[in-house]
Amino acid sequence: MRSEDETKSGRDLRAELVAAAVDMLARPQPIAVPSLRSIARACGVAPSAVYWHFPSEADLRSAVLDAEYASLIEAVEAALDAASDGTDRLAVAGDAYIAWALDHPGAYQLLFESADELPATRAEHGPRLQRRIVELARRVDPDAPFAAALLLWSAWHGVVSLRLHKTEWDWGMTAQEANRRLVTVLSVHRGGPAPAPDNGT
Amino acid sequence: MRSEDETKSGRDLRAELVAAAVDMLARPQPIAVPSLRSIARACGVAPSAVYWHFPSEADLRSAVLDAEYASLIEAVEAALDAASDGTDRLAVAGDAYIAWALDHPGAYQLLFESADELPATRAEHGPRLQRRIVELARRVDPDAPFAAALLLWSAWHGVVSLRLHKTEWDWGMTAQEANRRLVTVLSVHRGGPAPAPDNGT
DNA sequence: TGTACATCAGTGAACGCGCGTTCACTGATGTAC
DNA sequence: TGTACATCAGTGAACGCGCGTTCACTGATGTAC
Repeated sequence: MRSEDETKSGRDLRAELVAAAVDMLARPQPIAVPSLRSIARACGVAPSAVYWHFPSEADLRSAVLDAEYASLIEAVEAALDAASDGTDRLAVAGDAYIAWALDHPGAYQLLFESADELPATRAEHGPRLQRRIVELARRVDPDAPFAAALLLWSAWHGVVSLRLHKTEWDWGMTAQEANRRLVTVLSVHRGGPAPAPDNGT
Repeated sequence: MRSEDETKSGRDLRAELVAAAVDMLARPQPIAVPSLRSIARACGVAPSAVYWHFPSEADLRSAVLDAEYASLIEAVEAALDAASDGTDRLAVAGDAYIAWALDHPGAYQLLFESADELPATRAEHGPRLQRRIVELARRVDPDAPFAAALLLWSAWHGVVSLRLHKTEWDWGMTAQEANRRLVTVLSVHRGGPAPAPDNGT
């Protein structure tokens, strides 16, 4: 007889262990980030050498976050700068955002999928990033409603995030095609849910 | 004079360290999961006791993943079962999915935001989950095109995932309102991008 | 031009910690006869 | 009903590992005079 029915002995530690883990997962978790020692190793340098440049591992992590953040913003702005006048600026921004994310999986997770509580030094990052995203949206369309822009951004994030983590899945369309459909359908230009169907391709 | 210009001494270890970390973040990272020892501690039990129930920490993690996965599927199916006939089944499923995710942040990350390479034991999870998602989509609408269902799911994921990690942001609408707009606009019932505007609220 | 000294940017050993895993053990429970 | 023994489900000490951080040190470079 297996231990499938534990009613006689009372305790079912197996179930308790799983339940305890589930309990702990009620709170968001940080992503596992490269360690200070592994980074020093990659530079061929003693771990203690890091402390000449950063007061602590948290500050190094903060600098990395800064760099990734700047890289993403720059990628999107460069794409917008390079876009010719006729093109749909929203689609261009989406493509650039999506391409950067798919090219920098760990970085994208660090920016948008990590529960890291930011210490004082880098507390500015969150608001600064949101401000920048909104600036981007306004640059695309100065009259874009705030909430509509964030919803479109959420959808971009969803497309990118799922594809990063479920790489083996068949998605039925490319990320760029998904972007095109989202841009067409999630109108940033007016608050209402329905886009104008009369310019319909 | 500060160390701002390092050209004279050649090496700029600070920049090298950041670059090395950025390099490492080119690959997706796993989320930091509760440790075997912390789970045992939560159950008031010695770490070694876990090994009576799971061959290794990876198998415990796999069981936790199973439990969370089942919990999510059950939540969505229960919501669909409870829905009265007149309601939009797609909106109901979306609401349930979103509500579960917001209620189980760490679990949601584990399921959809972790780079964990699955060992043989739990290699089934990925495909099984996708199959189940598609089943859900078909249950909502048997004729739903595969790619359209996945795009809607991606958008749900985006709404939920961003809200989990940027909790302090002002989103301009609730997650449920976002769901309503996405369902209205991302038609699962036909392949085309434009929904029918004539049944408008 | 040469010597004395401060500074800068590193090394390397050591610390205490939590981790997953192992192993010999223990003690309660169940069964045989 | 009582004893002998196997099994089951745990303990607790120990292992080696990687981690962030500290500290005394070193050696090259730059400057004063």
